[in-house]
Amino acid sequence: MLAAAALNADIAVMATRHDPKHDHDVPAGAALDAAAQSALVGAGEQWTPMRAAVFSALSAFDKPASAYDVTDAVSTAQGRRIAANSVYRILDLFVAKNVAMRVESANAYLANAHPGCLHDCIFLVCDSCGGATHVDDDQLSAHIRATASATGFHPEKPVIEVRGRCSDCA
Amino acid sequence: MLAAAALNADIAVMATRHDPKHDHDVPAGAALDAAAQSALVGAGEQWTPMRAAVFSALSAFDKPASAYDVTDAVSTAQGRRIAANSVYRILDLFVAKNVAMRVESANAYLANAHPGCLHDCIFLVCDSCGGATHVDDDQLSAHIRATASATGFHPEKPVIEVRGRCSDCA
DNA sequence: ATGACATATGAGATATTATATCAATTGCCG
DNA sequence: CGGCAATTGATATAATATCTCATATGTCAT
Repeated sequence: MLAAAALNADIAVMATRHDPKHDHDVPAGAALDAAAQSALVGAGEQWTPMRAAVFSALSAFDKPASAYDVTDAVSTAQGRRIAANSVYRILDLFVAKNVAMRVESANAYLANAHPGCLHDCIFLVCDSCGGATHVDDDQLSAHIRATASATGFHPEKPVIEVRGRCSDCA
Repeated sequence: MLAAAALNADIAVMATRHDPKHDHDVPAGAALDAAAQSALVGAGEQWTPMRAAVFSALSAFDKPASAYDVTDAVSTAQGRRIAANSVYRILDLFVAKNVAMRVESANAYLANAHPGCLHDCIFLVCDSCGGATHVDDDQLSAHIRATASATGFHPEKPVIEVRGRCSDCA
């Protein structure tokens, strides 16, 4: 089962969306793989067949996928059983290098459509279909960091997610 | 082990803190239990010995505690093994009734020091000591809800957490 | 090319977090 | 006190995540 897609997971095609000020072209398929590859290699990491397979499987999902969802997808694609821990390692690496993102409140992962650019991102997670919309609002995240800093806290990574219902499931 | 307190969990006394505009007295111990009880009863729920024990155990932690941490604490307090699922049920109820809060990025729970009042709360979670500071900023959370609504999404429950280092661990 | 070394992956076990099912008990209220 | 609803217990199992150590692969200097 798709993680977090607890309920009627049928009506779920939610494109990753960015705010209006922030519109470059959204690469998909091979182009997205290439973008991810160049981001990883640029960060001094290897782009191995396994990593390519994991990224490709992850980016084929149209909603956040659990590590085990990805494991199953890669296993199917390769015709052999892949170990979950390998997938976890790779997903962790992807998240660290900003090639994928983790939706904390869903224990799930999403491919990053813009591996190049760096934001504190906001996810709108639908409790009905399990889809997630990605929004950036640098002003908002700056405010959150500032609020945290004002207390003497040193913010590293804001987790900003909104649970609710998407417009299709409303 | 205390969940999410992966590292040096020694220096960890972080009082739950609220924003300056929002300072009533923070009940503790028996007074907090009573506040929780009246909140639950006010919501039409029972205040059973088991629920009292779970709340008491939860509020004794000075940092977010996992459901199993709470289970262990209650088990010790009662001198008998308590089932984890009972604790989960009660914690879920507490969260639903705003008597406790869940820190999503830590899979852990905190007693709510102000069961009466309702906010979209913000947690500052220290990756070093595992402590969490609770902050409210209604203006900020309103902004987040507005941002979500602007895309056609129907926000139910914002999850706003900041991972980083607290001032003690900096 | 090839060997050496660092990095990555596989295999398997295990830990941690969470839910499902159904029976037994307890609390509430007439 | 009896009956019913709500709660808790017991047990199993699912879902998520990490650890260890062996094997394999990629990189780079020769």
